[in-house]
Amino acid sequence: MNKEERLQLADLLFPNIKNDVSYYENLYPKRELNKDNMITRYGPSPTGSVHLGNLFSAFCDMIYANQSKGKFFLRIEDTDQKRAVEGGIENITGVLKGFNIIPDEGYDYGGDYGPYQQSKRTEIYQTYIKKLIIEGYAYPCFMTEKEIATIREEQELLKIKIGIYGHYAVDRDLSLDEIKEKLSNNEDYVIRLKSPGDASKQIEIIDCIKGKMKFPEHDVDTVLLKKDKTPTYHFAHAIDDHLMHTTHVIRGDEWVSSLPLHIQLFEVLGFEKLNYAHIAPLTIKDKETGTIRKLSKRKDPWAGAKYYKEEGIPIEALHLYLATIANTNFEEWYLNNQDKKISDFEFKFDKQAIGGTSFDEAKLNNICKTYFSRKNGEEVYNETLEYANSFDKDYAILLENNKSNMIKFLNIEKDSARPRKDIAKYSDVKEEFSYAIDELFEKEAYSKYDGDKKYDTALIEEYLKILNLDCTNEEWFNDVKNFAITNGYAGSPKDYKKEPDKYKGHVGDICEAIRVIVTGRTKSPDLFSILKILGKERIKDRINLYKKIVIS
RNA sequence: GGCCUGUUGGUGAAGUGGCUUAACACACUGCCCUCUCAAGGCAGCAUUCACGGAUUCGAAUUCCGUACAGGCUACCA
Repeated sequence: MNKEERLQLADLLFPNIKNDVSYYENLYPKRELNKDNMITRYGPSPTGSVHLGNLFSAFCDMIYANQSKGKFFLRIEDTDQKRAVEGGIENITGVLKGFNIIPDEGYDYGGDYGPYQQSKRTEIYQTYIKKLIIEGYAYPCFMTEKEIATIREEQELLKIKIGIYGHYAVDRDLSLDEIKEKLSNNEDYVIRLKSPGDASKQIEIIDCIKGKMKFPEHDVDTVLLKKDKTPTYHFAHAIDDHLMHTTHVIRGDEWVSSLPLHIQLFEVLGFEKLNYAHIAPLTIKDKETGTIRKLSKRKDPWAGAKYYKEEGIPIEALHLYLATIANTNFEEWYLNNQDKKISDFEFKFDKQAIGGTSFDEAKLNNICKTYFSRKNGEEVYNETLEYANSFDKDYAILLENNKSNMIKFLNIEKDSARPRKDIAKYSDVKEEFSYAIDELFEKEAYSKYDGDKKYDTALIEEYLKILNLDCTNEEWFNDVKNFAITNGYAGSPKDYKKEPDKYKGHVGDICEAIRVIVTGRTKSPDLFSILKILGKERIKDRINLYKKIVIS
């Protein structure tokens, strides 16, 4: 076909497209940037619930754009209607907001390079396809599924590369008349790339994260426009990221093998090349098989974004975890710069993991605990209340009714240089501080106690008489010691160990009795602080409760 | 089958030819502190970097081969 015929063909195929490519080139002018500004994008498909890996990828887009004072935009990649899920787009935007990953522009956020939804860009794609047809880089292909399957079988048998290329691309050189005839027969067709590549040649591609990679040149006539005239991922990527002026394509590493195709598309379309950064997948060691595999929403609860909200994992803590897996040196930096923010750290692509990154629940847990340990009682209270309002309404009511006391409990040992680390998520607060709220404590009814002792309530009632809450921790403990000694207990565990036969027990045993009666468990934060907040009356109530439930 | 990529301890990993008797963190174990727990302090935790070979005075670091793992090989993204 000569140029004249190709022009005719293009008009025949896309009579609806009147604009020239230059129309869009002018409509979406280059962004005004300096050379450091990174334009990144997150391009989710609305096909279901959001995976942690998606969140991670969006998180990376955000940090690199923010730290370079560039832009991070959101583009909905919904070219496949078959896989679309109802409410899928709202789900994505909701999850991003919920996790505080906020794009600068894009779907729902506005911007000059829209529409930011691929299903609304059909004309744009067709305009560029028309250009490719005219220039001889694309052609209609009328092969049926069956024909393609047959070729595939043959290629599998011959153990050669699978696909439509070389002599398998039978419609590559159809004449205009042949095409016209098929068209008049209403035969279905797709538009394929007429690949100019030569697979015997090697190309070298530099990925920001993976470094140098060598590939054979791309020579497959990949589908660019599907039967329904919508673009495939590859074509949409080339057009959109060019027109939206993305500078860095940050995406999952399942795309690296498409790199030769993408590079070729940019060449054929005459687009300026951009940078790619392929991030390693989130993996986990399968407990059953012992092999490493990708995090799976079906098998691993923490693979789904939802999980973090439902469990009550603080978003900031999750961000901290994502940052530690994004850049391997972040963790150490943060350890030495505890007062700084994530955005103060300089993320670099070459500090990003190349192979798979194993999801480490224990580490996330530790980060969460540290997060909570650094928040004061009021902050923990407010955040927990917010969580409970969404996921545990009954508890939210209890929290509101016990606000001042609850904050006091949450503040225990907070002013020390070594704050406690016993909470890892909002849902832990209810469990850990059940003794703070009478209704909850009564309902719990000493079920958290795991020993088999029955404590001497008469002794503790006796103790209550001498209990003075208006003193320092030290003075209080001296009182307990004296009380222990006058009742035949040793004043310290050391004394007891020396002559165990001489005593009924030691101060620790007295404290244990008080602790269990008052908190329902053998382990708790500072006992005196708890007693002080509770006050004598409630302590008395608890002794009675203990008698009623455990003794009788 | 073809094409890519990866493989350092229980985990995340540092490491880019001698400064590594392999950093740091998490986890785990022991001890100390101590009214319990948490926190904290101290100590322990890979004689070795998947395996085999090559280059080199010298390799976790370079090269080749093998094994294993992951990805792609769709008119899905």
